[in-house]
Amino acid sequence: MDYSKPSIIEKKWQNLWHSRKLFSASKERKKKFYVLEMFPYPSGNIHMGHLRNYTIGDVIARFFKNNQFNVLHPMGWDSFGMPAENAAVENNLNPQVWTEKNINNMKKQLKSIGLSIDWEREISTCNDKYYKHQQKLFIDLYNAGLVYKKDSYVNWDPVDETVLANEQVIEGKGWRSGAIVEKKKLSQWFLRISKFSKELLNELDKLNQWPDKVRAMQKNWIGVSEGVEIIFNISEKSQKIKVFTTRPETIFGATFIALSVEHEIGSFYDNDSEFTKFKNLCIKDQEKRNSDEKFAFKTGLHVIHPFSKKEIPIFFANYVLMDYGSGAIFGCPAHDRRDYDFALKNNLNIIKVIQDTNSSSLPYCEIKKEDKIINSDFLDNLHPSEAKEKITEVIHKGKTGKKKTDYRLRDWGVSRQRYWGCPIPIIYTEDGKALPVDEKDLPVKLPEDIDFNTSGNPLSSHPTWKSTKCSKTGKRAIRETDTLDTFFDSSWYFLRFCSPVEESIPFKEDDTNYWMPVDHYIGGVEHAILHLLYSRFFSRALKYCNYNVPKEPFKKLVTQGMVCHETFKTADSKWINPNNVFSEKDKKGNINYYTKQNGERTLVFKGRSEKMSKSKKNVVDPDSIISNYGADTARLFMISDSPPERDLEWSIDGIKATYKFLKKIYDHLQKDFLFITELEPTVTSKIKEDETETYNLIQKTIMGYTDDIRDYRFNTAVAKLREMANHALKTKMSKNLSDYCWSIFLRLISVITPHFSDELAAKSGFKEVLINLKWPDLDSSGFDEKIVSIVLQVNGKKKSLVSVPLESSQEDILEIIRKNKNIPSSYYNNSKKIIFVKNRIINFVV
RNA sequence: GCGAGCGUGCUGAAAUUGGUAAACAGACAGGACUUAAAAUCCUGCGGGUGGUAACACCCUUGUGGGUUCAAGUCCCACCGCUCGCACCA
Repeated sequence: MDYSKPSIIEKKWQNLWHSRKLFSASKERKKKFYVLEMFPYPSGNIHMGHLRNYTIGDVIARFFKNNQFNVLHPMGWDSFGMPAENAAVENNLNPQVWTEKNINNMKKQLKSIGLSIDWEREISTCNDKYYKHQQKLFIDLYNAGLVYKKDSYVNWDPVDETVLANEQVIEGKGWRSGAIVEKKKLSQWFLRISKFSKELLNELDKLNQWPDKVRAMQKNWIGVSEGVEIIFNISEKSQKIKVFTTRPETIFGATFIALSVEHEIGSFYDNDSEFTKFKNLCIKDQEKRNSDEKFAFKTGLHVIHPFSKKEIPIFFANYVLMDYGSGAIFGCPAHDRRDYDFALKNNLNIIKVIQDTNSSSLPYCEIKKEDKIINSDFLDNLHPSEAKEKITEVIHKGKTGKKKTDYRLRDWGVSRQRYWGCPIPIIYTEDGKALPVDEKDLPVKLPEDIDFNTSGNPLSSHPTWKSTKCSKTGKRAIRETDTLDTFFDSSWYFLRFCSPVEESIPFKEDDTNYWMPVDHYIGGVEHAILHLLYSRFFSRALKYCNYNVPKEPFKKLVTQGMVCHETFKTADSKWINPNNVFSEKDKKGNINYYTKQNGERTLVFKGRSEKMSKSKKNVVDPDSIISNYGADTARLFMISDSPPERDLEWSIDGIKATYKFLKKIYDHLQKDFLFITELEPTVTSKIKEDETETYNLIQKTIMGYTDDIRDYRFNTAVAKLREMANHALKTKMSKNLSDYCWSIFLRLISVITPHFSDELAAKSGFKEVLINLKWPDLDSSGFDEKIVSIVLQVNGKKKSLVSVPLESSQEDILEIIRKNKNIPSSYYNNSKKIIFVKNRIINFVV
């Protein structure tokens, strides 16, 4: 069979691997290796991003398997979520049916890539065999005090009567109804992620195999600030106001107090229609967040400054957020941009307390070395940083406040008013008490007969599902109709893969002890915060509930870049599919692009390369590439063009060239070949002696390729392999050497092009599939007596190359140089100094 | 505004700890084969100067400085691009 229809060959091998269960994993004495790619949402079809993601993971999985690790490489489906429900509404399809159909199709597509996946461990989060355990975990978290219910503002669509996610609010309107979205206060379930803020932040340092970028993003997200909480007494009332600040040294510059409209002091104004109006205005304003305008509501109340003892006014202000600090600030307009704007607008006092040397204009928000505190009583003349220390101490001693560390990270709201999600296992008794569902009653299953034509959450509109009984009292009770955020589903799925069919418990300690943590985790950088932070939290939370799991679930993280493709637009800014664009050179040699519309030529313009997306009309379907060129071509191209973490530029020319490369080698090896699986030592020593150069090149390639693959430098790994292949194709070799060389080639490249390699290996006498073979041994003995060419420099500039035995000393090399008549003596005769680096350079400074 | 990253041929890119810049590819150009095209194979491919030539020499990693025998790599300043966060007190 020739290589014109690779997909036929590929199908054959996929079936064979599958029937021999080559990828099924079980606990063994061998060292384990758990490689995982982020599991997909079953949207219907895989896209290029998936292809790239899973190819990267598969290369690593196969590489470690060849290197004698016990590899776990599972796959599953993140199968709850909105698109299924939208499909239900739009096309009148049952979400379950829609999802299953998509899973079947995508599974078929994934199989056609030839991934080394243990499909016996497949899980799907919308399956009650999965979410039954998830409900148990929820209850564990609940009992441990890590779950609570509180009122919170959500995006509310008043027409559809449903909560919308932020991304479903387009220009302030509901994406489906077009109604203006309101902020509505709803009672919602929360996970106490903030309990772990400090740990989650500090232990980022331990994740030394994560990209710095992701760690930095998480650090910013958790957002620590060290400061002081100061207590102010209200003159007119008995209440106190707590204020958090990171700049306590500016306390003497405080000229007002600003509160969030949600602050408890607001309860004094519940019956004040002006205040209600103002509050709504602020909430609207915070929805949009597109202006810096400052609004004020004067309370008429005052606080007493703890040091100057002067009265300062209290305001409500739109720019103070309730969920950071204590929802109250002291305004220091001289040294804070926002307070300054607010003070100007409301004609408030501005007191400068930091003297900067350049006497620049206010607000002055920096801290420079030369700065001094002024107008601040006992802090005068101190440097701001000294003043900060002193005032913190004074506040602490005087009991007017305390040192405090605040985090930006907020608790995780997990309630969704949706049908297609995991039901929250809670019931409400008649007196309104929330109780967890009894474990023996799990799973709380979703009802199948559901009507999507009602407004609001279909689950709560269901006629009977809600009503249940309390298992303890037997009295009537109502089920929670909120379902869980799908990020909850993905926060522990990697644990379930360790015990995928276990019925009684979520996962077995034996299994997780052996397989966890995930050694390499591969996915898109878009999950840098949410999914990865939630998973890190979840592991800690489970540990807190006495599950024996590691705190950090992912040892090494690899974030792959996007798959990009060229884009074209017409003069009136319509996107045009690159497939429909033709190019032409004009007389000046410029390239013009045009497309054909209604038989007429229309000029189009090349834009920059962008992430493949339907809206930009630049997507390429992996299925068509695989069926035309083969999975191996697609895999090799995906791997070899750019390093994994960088964006990949899709190019059909690249695909064609990759296919050509494989075909060339396929045809070459087809002609005349008989491989040897293992070289006899006598044969090895003979080719080593007779054909040293090629033999050593092969060894060098094994070494370089192995290191490169291990470190995810796939592009340079492939370059090294191509160098060896090009050399082999144009060099006359003995039969033994040629067999050896190509057998090494096939085995090395098999992690990238497994079908191609197995096909050729089988044809030439390999008895075993390559995945079951040991990675090729390296014979570096030949490197020892090698001649190296070192660089001869004069004043650091390269002049020529000199061949010398490896490890030659400076004296030996000088001797060689002097004898060489092609090297002018002017290079070294007047040298003042010689810099010598063994095996690298010799540099004469003249 | 804060944080992070990046800038190398026409393009994707490569370059251990500072030590031969452009490996390996793509596009393009020329040639061979062919009636022709495709496929395949060969050659060239950062810029400049000198030479008929083989070749020699000089310049070149966003810009400008610096450290060093030696800088794509380290340091300082600037310009440009990308990403994340953002009224976070």
